[in-house]
Amino acid sequence: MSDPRGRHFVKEQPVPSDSAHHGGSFRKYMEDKNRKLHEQFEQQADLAAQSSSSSKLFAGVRIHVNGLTTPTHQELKLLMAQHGGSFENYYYRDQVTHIICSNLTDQKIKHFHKERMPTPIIRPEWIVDSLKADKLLPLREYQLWRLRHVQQMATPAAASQQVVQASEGTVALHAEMKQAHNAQAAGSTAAASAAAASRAANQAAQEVATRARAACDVLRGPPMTTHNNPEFMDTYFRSSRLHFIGTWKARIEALAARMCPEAPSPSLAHPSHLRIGQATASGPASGRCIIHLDMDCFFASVAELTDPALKGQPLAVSHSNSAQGTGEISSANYLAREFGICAGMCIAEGKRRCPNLVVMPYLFERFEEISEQVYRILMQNTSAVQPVSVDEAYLDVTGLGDPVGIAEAIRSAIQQETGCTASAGIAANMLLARLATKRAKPDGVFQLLPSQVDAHLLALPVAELPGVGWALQRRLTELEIATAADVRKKTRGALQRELGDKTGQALWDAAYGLDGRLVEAPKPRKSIGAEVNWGVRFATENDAEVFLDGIAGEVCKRLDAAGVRGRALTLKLKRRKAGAPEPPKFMGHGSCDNLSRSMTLTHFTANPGEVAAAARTLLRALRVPCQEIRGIGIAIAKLDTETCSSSRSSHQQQIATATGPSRIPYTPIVALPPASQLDAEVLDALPLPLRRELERAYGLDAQRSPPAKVRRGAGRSRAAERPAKRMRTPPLNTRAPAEARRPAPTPIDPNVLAQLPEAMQRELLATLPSNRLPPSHPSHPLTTSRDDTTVRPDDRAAASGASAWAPAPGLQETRDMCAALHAALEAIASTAQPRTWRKHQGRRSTGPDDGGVATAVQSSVEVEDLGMLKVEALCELCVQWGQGLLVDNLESLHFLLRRLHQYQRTWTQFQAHIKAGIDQLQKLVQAQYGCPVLLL
DNA sequence: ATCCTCCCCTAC
DNA sequence: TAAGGTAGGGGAGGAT
Ligand SMILES: Nc1ccn([C@H]2C[C@H](O)[C@@H](COP(=O)(O)OP(=O)(O)OP(=O)(O)O)O2)c(=O)n1
Ligand SMILES: [Mg+2]
Ligand SMILES: [Mg+2]
Repeated sequence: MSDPRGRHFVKEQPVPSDSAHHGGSFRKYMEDKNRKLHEQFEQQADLAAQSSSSSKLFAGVRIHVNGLTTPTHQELKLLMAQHGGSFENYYYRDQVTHIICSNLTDQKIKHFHKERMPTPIIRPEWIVDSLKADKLLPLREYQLWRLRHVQQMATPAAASQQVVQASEGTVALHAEMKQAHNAQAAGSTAAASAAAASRAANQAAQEVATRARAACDVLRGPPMTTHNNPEFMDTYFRSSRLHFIGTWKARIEALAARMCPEAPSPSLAHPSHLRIGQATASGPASGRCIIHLDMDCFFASVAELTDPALKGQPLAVSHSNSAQGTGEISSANYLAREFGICAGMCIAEGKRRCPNLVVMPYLFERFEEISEQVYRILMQNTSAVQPVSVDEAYLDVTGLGDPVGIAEAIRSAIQQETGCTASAGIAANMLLARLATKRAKPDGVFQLLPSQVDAHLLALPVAELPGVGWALQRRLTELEIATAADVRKKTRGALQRELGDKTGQALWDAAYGLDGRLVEAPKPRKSIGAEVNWGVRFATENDAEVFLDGIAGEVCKRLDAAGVRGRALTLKLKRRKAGAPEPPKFMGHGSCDNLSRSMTLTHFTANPGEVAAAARTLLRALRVPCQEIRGIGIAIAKLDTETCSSSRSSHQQQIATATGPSRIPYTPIVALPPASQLDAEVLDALPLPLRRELERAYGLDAQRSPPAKVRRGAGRSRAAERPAKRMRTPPLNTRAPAEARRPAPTPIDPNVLAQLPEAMQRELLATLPSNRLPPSHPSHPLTTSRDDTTVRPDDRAAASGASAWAPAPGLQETRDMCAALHAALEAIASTAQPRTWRKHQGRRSTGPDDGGVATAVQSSVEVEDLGMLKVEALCELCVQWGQGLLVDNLESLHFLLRRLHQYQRTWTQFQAHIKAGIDQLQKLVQAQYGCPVLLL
């Protein structure tokens, strides 16, 4: 029952059989339990059906009730049964449409809403009121919480205190607010006048905020940004707070370079120790003195500086100020937090909790300036500064004197120079310092002395430990691990078995307060990327590709700025989950599957044309209908992190001249050595990783193939979105009609065809699309797949009929063609075992029916030669096939070439012939696209 | 064993 | 209206 993996299966309707060996018992338990519950439900439904009050009002609604509610759990269940809805006793996030809940503790919030697409948490009144109104009322008024990025409470005590009686609605909130504002007011008249003053002060603050937002609006152009607006990406990034904090590190690097080198350095306690990652008491990280410093409610504090009228008001930073807005709150000041407001909450919820909330816009320049000031101060105090984020850093002050004194001096300087407060945690390692900062906030210092460490840790909920987010917390809950003390009850090995090697180790270390990391300057980035997952709605494939080009340009700009190039490219895509509705969050991505595909290029690049072209290839390979795309991005890795100051300028030119989409071939990896010039033996001698990498570089999706297994750690199977089975030894086509056998005049060289054994002819003809059959040839209905294992289960375009992305014409046929070729080669190889291999180097099947074939026939007395002749003929067929694909179906062409290449290596005795075919095709590709397809 | 890809998770 | 980015760590499972 306690198997944590079991939960991964509860939402998978068809459970693959191979999952039975793990998680089985838990799953079975859940299934039984739920079956019972549903039987119970059915009975109630039957009862309800007999009563007069039944309806279908809640059809499609599936609720899960959490905690005590009015009406009760049981009553709600009955109401659901009576009115067409359904009820889950357990929370399955894929199935439950509404969580019903009256009281929200932060623990609950955390429990439910570290999800990617949270299920709305609704007060039970929604059900009652909807029934009264006899229609489903909008959730908005009843929503408790709907967002991610939940702020953790500073201490366990605070967490348990922080209970919001949400069902009392704004009445309770007004009461709280009064309490906060009029704490000292004693008599009733005094209270009344204090309340009036408070209202006036808030009014003034609201006006200031309104002006600030208006000033900020100047930035936004009148065209409401959506796709096809070429400005969209830039506008979006300029407005995105996550972009701002996400790109901040790249910006600070430059700052660090031009900053004061004359700072005291911490003493090296154990300079001889060079081991890293050792969490032992004697490691290099032991005996250190670390300060972790973090600005208090950073964005909110900075915004608050704008005007003195904002002081003392509950304030949040967000784009939206509407009482029904779905915009997220980025940061809330500590006064606002008293109302339960925190980062990640949507503005509507914030306003509901605190109607007087003052909402300030993002002041990115100010954030940046103040961050820079703060870092200046930090770097004057110690040379060992490790930036964490725009408002946060670690300092190593070992041997530099009283750490509390240093921390206070820094805090005081920050306060003085910026007007914002910071808090600092002090401890012997980074982990503990960070935990101490939480205790210190707001505007304080907290030193976690070694003697206090255990006491501090033991009661700490695991979610407070860095690295424990929503997912891990859930897994731990299932292991009945709630606190660090619980973690300590497990052995390290047990945790590693349950959670993985590193994760288990890290959790175990954290529970004991161990952390071997050293305060270090940031290392150069290992990847550089850009993505947009908001406002992404495409009407045409071309729109998507044009937008992707824009992202490619952006990524290259960043590569350039970093002075690096890269040779691995990953395309990231968000695809709307099947059936997912338009999300409540305006222009949000809603519920999505995340897909990615990567390729390794042969050379380093920061060229927008190349990046865009490769990205387009991957986009096509992912085969997501453009209407389903909700987010898209490119990341470049395998960075060239050396000199590379050369060739930078030439690149600038290329940005300017990067052409429109239609001019970019889909696989324009230029400057590749043509495969025809490569010596196969040399290539065979290449290190396998390199060879494989090169192969993959052009490997399209077609032959990749995870098995249809459910991944242990993943919520769902990847097999659901990709072909189920690898076509290794392809099945022979056994359904060719007898007539297909007849050789006939055909676009395919009939002489070549005639050379083939009858069975082979049948195979090949059966796989030809009708337009390649001889004119008189009856068309074959079987060119579509009969091999179920190669049918893409996610060919949603085909399945749903919403088909802008119909399956690439000819890909399946090309697969079948290769399958037949494979079978033929295998057959030939088995009958014609070459004893003494005679090279046919000079021979090329350059023309449809040149003398080569006849000559070969004449002179062929040896078995091998006969085999070679057949192979030659097959290769010729392949070239013709490839020609047909050349113009309009590069993906299939790639597939073909890759296969040919693969066969060339599989049957070295056919190498020369197959290579000749490949060369011929490559020449044609070269002629049309300026570069060959990369093989190998 | 070790690498690689395609994820997921976490933090700000 | 609203701007759900970015980078690294790590795990599973296949390929080599
Ligand atoms: N979900 C989040 C978390 C943070 N931020 C931004 C706004 C914050 O001001 C800044 C710093 O993040 P912190 O986690 O340090 O949060 P605060 O500084 O706002 O509050 P605290 O006093 O708890 O540090 O990053 C954000 O936009 N969205
Ligand atoms: Mg902060
Ligand atoms: Mg911070």
